[in-house]
Amino acid sequence: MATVTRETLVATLEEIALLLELKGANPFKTRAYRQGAEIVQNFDGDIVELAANDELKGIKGFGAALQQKLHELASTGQLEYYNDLKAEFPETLFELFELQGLGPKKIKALYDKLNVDSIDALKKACESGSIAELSGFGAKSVEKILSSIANREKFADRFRLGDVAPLAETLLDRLRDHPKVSRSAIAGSYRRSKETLHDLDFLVATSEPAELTDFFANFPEVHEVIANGDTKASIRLENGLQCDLRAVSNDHFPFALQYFSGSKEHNVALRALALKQGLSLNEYDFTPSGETAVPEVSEEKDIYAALGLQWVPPELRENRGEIEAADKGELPELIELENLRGTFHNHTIASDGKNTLSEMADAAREHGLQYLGIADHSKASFQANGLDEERLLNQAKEIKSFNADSDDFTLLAGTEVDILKDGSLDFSDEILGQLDYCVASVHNAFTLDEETMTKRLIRAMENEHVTMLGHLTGRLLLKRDPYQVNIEKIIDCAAETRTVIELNCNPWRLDMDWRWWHKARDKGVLCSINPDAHATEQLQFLAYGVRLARKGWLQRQDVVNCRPINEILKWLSVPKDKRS
DNA sequence: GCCGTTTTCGGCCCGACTGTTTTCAGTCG
Repeated sequence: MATVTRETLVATLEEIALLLELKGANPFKTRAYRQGAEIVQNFDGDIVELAANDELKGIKGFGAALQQKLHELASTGQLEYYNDLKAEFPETLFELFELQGLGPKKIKALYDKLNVDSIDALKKACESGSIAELSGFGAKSVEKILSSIANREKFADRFRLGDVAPLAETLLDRLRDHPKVSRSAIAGSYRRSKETLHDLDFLVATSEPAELTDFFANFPEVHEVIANGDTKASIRLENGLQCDLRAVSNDHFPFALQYFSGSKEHNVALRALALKQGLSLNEYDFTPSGETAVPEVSEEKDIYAALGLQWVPPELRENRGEIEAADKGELPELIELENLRGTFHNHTIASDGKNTLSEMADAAREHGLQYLGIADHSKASFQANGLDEERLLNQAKEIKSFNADSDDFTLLAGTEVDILKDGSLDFSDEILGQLDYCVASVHNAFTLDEETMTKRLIRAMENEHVTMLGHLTGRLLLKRDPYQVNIEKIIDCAAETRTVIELNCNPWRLDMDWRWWHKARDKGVLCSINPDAHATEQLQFLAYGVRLARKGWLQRQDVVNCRPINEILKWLSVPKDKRS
């Protein structure tokens, strides 16, 4: 039997939802499966084991039917109900759902009437003219379908946060500067600081909404206008990124901002809470259902206050306990970029960086930091010009002499030592003992199985010289999957051995993933927010790290590099197993 | 298919935009 993972469960439930839609099933039934997938995805714990042991009872959203199906799937690797459904449609039909403008109804019509069962077949049907004759379809439909097919071939579906942030801010500035705009914001997953995005959601408060949607639809970066109405427009930029604009009145702005910031799950929970209090909440207003007085709202925080909640920072709005915490007044005071005092994982020209020690130090000082840790690659990373023992110790000497001449800034002598295949390190304890600290990372043999990889990392963490673990899973967002490792066990081991876990801020990594930090923090694991900077300008990655740390519920006391230099030196001088 | 401090049955978010309609269905968020 193939290994059943969380992803298996999620994908199967989502596919069942699609299949049910194709069959024209009760839309609420479809939604139950889709929500089930969402619950599995976000579940805090080993959902696969619970399902295998038939212990899902009591989890909200899983009734008898979903419990049984998840149990069958997790325990046998097969699901009869799913297999039967799947047999009713050709495999390639699902590609069609990736096209913008095509949903279950149209796909079913194309399949039933024209036997269109793949994107290739769809393209041919468009070109032959048969689609335009189908009821519900016309010349414009054909044009749109062909454009969707072209877009799918040409553009990515998702984008990294760090790749879109500069453009996002540029477009926001342009909207903000429009004379008819009084308030503006980017909502959606960008505001929630998700590590990858599907689109950007812009929002403006204006008395002239149609003028703004036109303004937006005529941005010079526009590749195509997907829609342009009186209050809403959708464009695709030259780089393929879809951007939506909503133009609302100033009174509606706080509601629209709350609504379009999401997440969907957070909003569903919030609206349910509002209903209990006699208020219906939508993207424009509160509407009282009975005698309830309508609360005064001029800012987004007024909406939360009206429901008896603390204002929930957007990063936390994933329906992972934030509403309950806000209700009790127990939301964390999240870390801010200004709280950082230094950072540990950075490179110089000694290995594969672009700047010298002193250039990196100057740049860090300009960022308002008191200290910078230098952690160049070790010799096993020959592709990155890793340092051998002699070069490493020479660099440490150079750092010492830099510090002797500097009274307001400190460099720390470290290394990013390779964790070798068997979990041993690329430098001896004798060498590591001469450094201020050590980041240990995996840079090769990514394909070990989960158990072997987990043991490998644990062996490294058990070394007294390993201060912290670098980029835990090796993932490159939208490019390379994380390697197989049992993160739960790594967190437990980090807590036990007092090993810090890095939050690598490189926008391609953002690793360890934000979804684990809350749990790690609860177990007493410290985080280090590290830019993994290979050039001075990459110290700016710290901002992304802080955004993701906030998303992981971290406060300044959870992040070791919020501590000032004197505390850091003291902390490093204490034996690792005694550090707190 | 799920849920319940109004309900174990009857609800389940809904508004904007487009295209193909001649008053609305489908898609999207």
